[in-house]
Amino acid sequence: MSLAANVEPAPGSKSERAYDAIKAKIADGSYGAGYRLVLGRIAKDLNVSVVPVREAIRRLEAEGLVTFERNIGATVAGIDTGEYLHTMQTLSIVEGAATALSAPLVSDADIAAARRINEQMRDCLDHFDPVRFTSLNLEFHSVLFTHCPNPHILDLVHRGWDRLNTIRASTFNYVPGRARESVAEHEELLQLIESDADVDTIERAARNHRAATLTAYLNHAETSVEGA
Amino acid sequence: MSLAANVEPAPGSKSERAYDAIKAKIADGSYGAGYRLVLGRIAKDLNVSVVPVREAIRRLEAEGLVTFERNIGATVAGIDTGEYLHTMQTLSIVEGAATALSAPLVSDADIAAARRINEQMRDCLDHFDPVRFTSLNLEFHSVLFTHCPNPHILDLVHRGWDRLNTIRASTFNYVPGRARESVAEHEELLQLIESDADVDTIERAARNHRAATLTAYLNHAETSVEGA
DNA sequence: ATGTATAAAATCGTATACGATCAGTTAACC
DNA sequence: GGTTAACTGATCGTATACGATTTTATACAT
Repeated sequence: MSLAANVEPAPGSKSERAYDAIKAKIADGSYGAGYRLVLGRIAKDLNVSVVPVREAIRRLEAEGLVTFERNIGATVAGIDTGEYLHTMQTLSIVEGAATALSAPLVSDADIAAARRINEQMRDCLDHFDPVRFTSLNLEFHSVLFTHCPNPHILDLVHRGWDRLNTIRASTFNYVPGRARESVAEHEELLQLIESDADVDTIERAARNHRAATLTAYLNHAETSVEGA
Repeated sequence: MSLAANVEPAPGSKSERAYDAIKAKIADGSYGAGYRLVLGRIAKDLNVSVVPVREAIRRLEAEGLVTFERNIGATVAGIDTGEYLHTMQTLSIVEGAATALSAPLVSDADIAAARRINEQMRDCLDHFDPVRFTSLNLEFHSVLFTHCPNPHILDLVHRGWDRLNTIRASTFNYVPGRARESVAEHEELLQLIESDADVDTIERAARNHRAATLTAYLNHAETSVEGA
């Protein structure tokens, strides 16, 4: 056993670090839509060579966060309202399926935990803490996901959340008016699962829950931001 | 304009060629489950350096076709019955959604084309041509997909088909008993779309269509192959 | 014989280097 | 003056090289 273990937090590979760093910059808006990702430049910024940076960018391309052209390079993909709609719609479908598949495996303890999280979310409404609210929202749904017996669907859900968090932070804003309804719908969803409702009902409820969030965002975007 | 253009069929990047080559070998069984993908060896086989091979393998890892461990290497992922079930179930969900979303945009000409393809599939039953049948099957569904307004969902469907074709070819076999039912269900699906049935009905029909195929495969596997 | 420590081989991860390709610019030509 | 051709700079794509890490083989002690 090495004595010097864990002095580095979690270096991982340099490709991994590059991937995280670039994605973070896309998420926080440092690299906005259309930003040109130049291998050499990023490599210098991160003090690594171009090889791991290239690998990171190819991964981001596969996730649709950047567009890539041979011998041209990568640019941060622009996220317009339509793109946002497509992402949310996709997430609503896979999330609905994941929730329905998980429902039979959710225990009473899980329900209790989810309900506790939802109460904390309710608190966030009073103290106006949208950051914590968003974080708790993921936690809440995660409780319902973790028992999904299909790893592929679970993976799609995670990718969807990740993508949402990345693109939303750089373009869309929090919609306070929607949050209270969301908490209420969470409670309805828990009651459905508690009462062993059939999977179709649960799937529809979960899907509509997200679809309603989508609609709220779109209405908000239309009346305030107008475009990307 | 260059006179020497197109002497190479479609070189693309070497990473691309490596990716295609490795995936083909996984699909045809040359690289069976558990096969160790050694960078240097593959690079030598393909007459390229290790860098593009590494990139190809990382892409395959992202698609779940190989498992990868730091400083260890990549091995072809084993596909057991459960894995196959998960892939098919995921495909049934995204395909159902894609079909439902596309339905309102499918024209009479599309219906006619699909029906023509389905007739050819019926012919394949008589002449016993499973290879062509499988190919036509993809064509049939593609007609229903192409109008899907959500590119993300469409992408998931394509990935699902691709994955299915890759893993099934190397482990699972054609199930003749199922084919005739499949053709009949295609006709039912077309009639639903023709009659402008509501999207939920279409989604359910499309999903069940695939689920039935899944069940048939599993029964077949249980009674004949017994495991992977 | 078994377990452990050391040495060797194999393989991965990344830095560096260089050729290939493309966009933008300048110069030549009509 | 407008069009085309060659040039330049920037950037990507990949080969090669080397260090880091893991696995395997070997020797030794118990």
